Amino acid sequence: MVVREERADAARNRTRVLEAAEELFARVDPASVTMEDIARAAGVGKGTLYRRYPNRDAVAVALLDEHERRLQERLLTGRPPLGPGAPPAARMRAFYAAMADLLDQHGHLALAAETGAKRFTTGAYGFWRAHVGALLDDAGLRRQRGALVDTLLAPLAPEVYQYQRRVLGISRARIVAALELVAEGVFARAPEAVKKA
Amino acid sequence: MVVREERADAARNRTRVLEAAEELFARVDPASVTMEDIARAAGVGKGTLYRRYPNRDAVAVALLDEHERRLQERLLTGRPPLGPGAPPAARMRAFYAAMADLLDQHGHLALAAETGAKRFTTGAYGFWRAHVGALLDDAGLRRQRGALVDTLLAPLAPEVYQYQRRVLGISRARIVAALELVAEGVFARAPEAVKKA
DNA sequence: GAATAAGCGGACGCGAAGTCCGCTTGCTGT
DNA sequence: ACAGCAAGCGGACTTCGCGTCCGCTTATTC
Repeated sequence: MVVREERADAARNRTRVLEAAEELFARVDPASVTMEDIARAAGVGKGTLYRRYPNRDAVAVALLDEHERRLQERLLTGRPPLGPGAPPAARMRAFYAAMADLLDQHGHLALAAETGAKRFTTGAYGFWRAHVGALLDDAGLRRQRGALVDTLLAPLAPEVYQYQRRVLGISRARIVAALELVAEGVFARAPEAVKKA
Repeated sequence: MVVREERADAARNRTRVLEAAEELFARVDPASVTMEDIARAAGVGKGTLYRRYPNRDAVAVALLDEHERRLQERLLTGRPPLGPGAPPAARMRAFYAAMADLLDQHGHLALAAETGAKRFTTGAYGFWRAHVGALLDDAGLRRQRGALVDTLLAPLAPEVYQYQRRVLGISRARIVAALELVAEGVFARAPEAVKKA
């Protein structure tokens, strides 16, 4: 074959690294995990680890990617209210709930991959941005579309969600309820949201 | 005197450090500034710097503190709509506008002091939390008070604001307009906001 | 102007990042 | 089967920032 496949030992090491990293991020503070930690836990050398992943964030992104893709799929082609078909306000509420699920289940990965300003460059932020922007358009909320998108996405920052859950001890349900209240409030101000159908 | 005053050389070095740090944070990427950089720029040794500030964040916090205190004063005893007297929705809008001012003028310090999860422990987050909580109480929005506070504060994270301003190029006015739209939307859902006067 | 201790500052140890290169090993063609 | 090859491996090494430690300096007091 012209295009070389991945060598067997390389594939074995890839899964070793990902499994070890997933376990590490879940067990200890994700921010304190070093590349050496991951290499040691995976039983590979540092050079091997760096060959595929330039830094710790990239490892976490690789792990998170799969889960984020699945949600993206549901947003694009899934059933309402998450997928197309429902009114924008309802879709926004469903999106918030789904993101809260993601953060609940994979918060340790999100903290390792998308903390601080990295959130905007790394990972799926662009996709979430486009999705919420489209919902605002559907609702006729053109006026502050640009800034409003990021404002609505801000509470989904991993550190905000984890602070509410872990430090303040607020339940997932209550956080979602607060997010939905914001969604309702904003989308209720749409001039002609009812014009839809 | 029993209580020793600060020695003259110590006072001199304190101002040297603060002035040099302010200039550094403004000129280069705040995240890349090291303690050695600050010490060198201030013309003092590392030991001297560490004597007063345990890390880079503490230096930025010291610089930011003064500005934040001034805003806190205005929130507590200033004139409406920022201070007491105006309806909670109006006060919330004024608070958003004032925080946007703060982030516009001292964003470089905020980025150095309150990035990521540090935002919740360092600095004035507790104060902002109490203030917004009180506004929600005034508006009769008791239901999701706990989670709603952090949700409403999330878009004021320094990295979010800077992303909107610098990367997306959105004007301060447009960001404030989006924030105000959120404030209006949420406070309009108050069951008995009118009961106030 | 001597005594005192607060303050100074740079050398140093530590640990993580990231690179480099000689060795190993899986794969291919004969 | 096995020889040749390059993809892949891994750990030693360099660099860099953090934070500490301790002998020296100097402001202050009497």
